[in-house]
Amino acid sequence: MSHDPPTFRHSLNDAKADNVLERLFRCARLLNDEGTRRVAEQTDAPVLRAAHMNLMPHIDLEGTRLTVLAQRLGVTKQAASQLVVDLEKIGVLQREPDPDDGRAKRVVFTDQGRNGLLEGLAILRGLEAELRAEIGDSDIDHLNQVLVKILAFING
Amino acid sequence: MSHDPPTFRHSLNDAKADNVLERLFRCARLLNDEGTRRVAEQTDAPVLRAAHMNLMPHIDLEGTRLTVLAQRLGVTKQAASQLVVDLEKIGVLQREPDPDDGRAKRVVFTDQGRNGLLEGLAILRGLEAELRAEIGDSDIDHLNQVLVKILAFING
DNA sequence: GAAAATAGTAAAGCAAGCTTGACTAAATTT
DNA sequence: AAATTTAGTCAAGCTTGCTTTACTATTTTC
Repeated sequence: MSHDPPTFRHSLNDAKADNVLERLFRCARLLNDEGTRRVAEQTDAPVLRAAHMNLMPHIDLEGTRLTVLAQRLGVTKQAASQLVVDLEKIGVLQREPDPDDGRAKRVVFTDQGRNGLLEGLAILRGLEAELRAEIGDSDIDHLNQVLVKILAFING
Repeated sequence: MSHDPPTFRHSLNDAKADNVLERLFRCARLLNDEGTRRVAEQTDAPVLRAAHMNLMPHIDLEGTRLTVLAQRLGVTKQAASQLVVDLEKIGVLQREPDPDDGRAKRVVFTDQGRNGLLEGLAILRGLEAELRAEIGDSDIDHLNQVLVKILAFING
């Protein structure tokens, strides 16, 4: 299994969260479900699983060494390598030699991979647009501001 | 692996989400991490993994049949059963005969299990209290209202 | 009351997502 | 230039979280 940490989306019955955090978790989960559903629907992107998706945000634009990826993911080089191999096979990533170090390689997005990612983000923005149309700009903007504050608190 | 659906928390670099949904996902994830960290710290609860946690919110107060649990989880009875066995072993759940059907059993929380869950929720409320102290009641209340609207939209 | 459906259990198997251990090649240290 | 460290690969093995197949014990249907 993926050794995921436990997730805390519990009231005694899931359906009606009754405090802010549960509601936040539930909301994020449902929107994420909807987003990934749409991505899966539009792009007939194949075998991308959670582990692969988790890898991608750790790849910098200039490319990132495998060892660094592994560190960022908190797994061994071998584990990270396997994911990169998968993504390489379907043309999302490629490895190129690191000009600064003959032992090392840089993992970078292919154009196709980057475009796929941007497409996914566009779908996400589409979902946001629907939300704005339904809920109203002012509420969404306010939500955004509060989230910024919360993130600042968590990181600070 | 756990066959988790992919998760969509991507900008090209994870650290700075730049739209509401990404921010929402990131926020939920970080708060969930912190919540589970605290739960793990306080209660020396043992081997509870994500699969077990996911099971719990589907158990009704009157008890729930295994088949129903399996349906709600979208897995086979055997898969659900294994989780229940685990939770039974550590005293969180128990099976009792279903009075209405001699074949069936009802999966219910033990007192210990229910208390543990309530304790977890209390920790979550503690985290919310900290957030309120830091961010301010009005923002958190507003956040809550917007989340309610969003959930209504998703479900409606 | 015999036949079919349903609730649950038991056991084996499989893929995902890791790990550990053993290795090569290039870089760094001494 | 020899010794050590570092970047990455290869292969085998483990646990988790499922599945499929096979079974027993009740209940429902006819």
